[in-house]
Amino acid sequence: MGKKAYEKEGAVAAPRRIAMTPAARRALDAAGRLFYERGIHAVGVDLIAAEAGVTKKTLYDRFGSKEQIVVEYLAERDERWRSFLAGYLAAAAPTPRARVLAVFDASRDWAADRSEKGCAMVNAHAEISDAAHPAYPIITGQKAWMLALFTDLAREIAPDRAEGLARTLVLLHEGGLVAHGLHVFPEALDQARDDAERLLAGGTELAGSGR
Amino acid sequence: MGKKAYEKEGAVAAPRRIAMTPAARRALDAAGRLFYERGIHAVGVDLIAAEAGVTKKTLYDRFGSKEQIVVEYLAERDERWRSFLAGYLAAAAPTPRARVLAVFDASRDWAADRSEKGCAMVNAHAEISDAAHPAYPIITGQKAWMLALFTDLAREIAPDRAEGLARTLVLLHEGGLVAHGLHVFPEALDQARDDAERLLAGGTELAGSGR
DNA sequence: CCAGAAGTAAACAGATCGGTCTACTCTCTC
DNA sequence: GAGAGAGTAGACCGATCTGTTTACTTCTGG
Repeated sequence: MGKKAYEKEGAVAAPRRIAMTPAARRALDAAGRLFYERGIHAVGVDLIAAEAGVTKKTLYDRFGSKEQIVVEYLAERDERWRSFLAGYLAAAAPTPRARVLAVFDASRDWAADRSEKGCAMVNAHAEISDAAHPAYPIITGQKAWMLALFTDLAREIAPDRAEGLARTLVLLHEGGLVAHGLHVFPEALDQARDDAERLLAGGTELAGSGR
Repeated sequence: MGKKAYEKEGAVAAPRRIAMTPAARRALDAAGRLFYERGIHAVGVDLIAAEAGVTKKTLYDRFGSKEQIVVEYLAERDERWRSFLAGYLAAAAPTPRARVLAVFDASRDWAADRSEKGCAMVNAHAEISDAAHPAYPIITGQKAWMLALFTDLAREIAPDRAEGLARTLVLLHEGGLVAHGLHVFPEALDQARDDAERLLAGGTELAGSGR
């Protein structure tokens, strides 16, 4: 059996296409914040430059196009999430159940201060129609990777029904992110974590203690 | 006790602000399709006019602004979803369990040919940052209404843990829509429905038969 | 028969979009 | 000390954006 998904190396394709000079760093930070908060199409390159304290020429010298800034934004966010998650997985008890719950813990903490508007990949997908867009594989890649991660963990818990278990975990996880981002109810990711815990406990009823 | 959420009258505020002349109808249909497929900010009024076979003057005579077209698009989609869902609820066996599953059935059928890119409200939310935007209450209103619907049904199933049960159902439902829209795995809403079924069956393990 | 509503066709306006370009400065490093 | 790389400042380009306007047509109800 090969490596686990979460042990494999990070994101999609090339590690870093852009020379991250200080100005490029500030620009990408500003772009990321603006893209996430206001949406990709709603943010112009002039605004990014102004917010970053950088000229448009520098922007285009470093990134070449707005599309490339978008790609870097999503690729970097993807990398950071995987790295953030890896820390939680490493710190968790070495049982598959604890590791599954560590994913939900990571999401809760990540969402609390970096994902107030829901999943950046889901939100970007809403604005990117063309499957040929260079950012597309980053978006779908992260979701596929999360499913693979849950599947690996589920296989250690119940090999005979790993796929179904993993898919249920994906539903709870994505549902938690949406409910969090749209403020459907408070602490949605705690709810998702508790549901996952009851799910893994098995036998007992799933939605036991009304949170 | 008052009426059930799904028995209450439809959407938010005024029933219809716009005189739906034939040209306005074509325009709103075209706008809805384009907004959903390509994103709101990516679609200009010239494109809407061209696709609808309508002049820009007519667009502005009827709707007054692009923002208002967006509002009408979301309000109408919300109304149609609630009406679509009401049909499934009316056709379902009069037990709360059957009604919950009817919601997932409705979502599966709705998503199959009208929601290939996920929930329109979630996608619109990704593009609308300002909570003061007139479309905002439509988006959050639909999510709150769905939670209320699940809560009403959950109360008939298990009054002592209705809130937790309803929230779990929301997670599965929203998760199913996201997984469907991003093609995380096939037939995500069937998975969500089956998970809901196992959840309502209680006692047994949730992710039993790996779908 | 005619008034008004609904529509077409197309030019127009000002702002903003993504992107380019020139000219100059600063700071390293060989 | 010369050249290269990274940066600022800001003008500029054509395209596109939302929105407006003028002039004319077509249909319908009293």
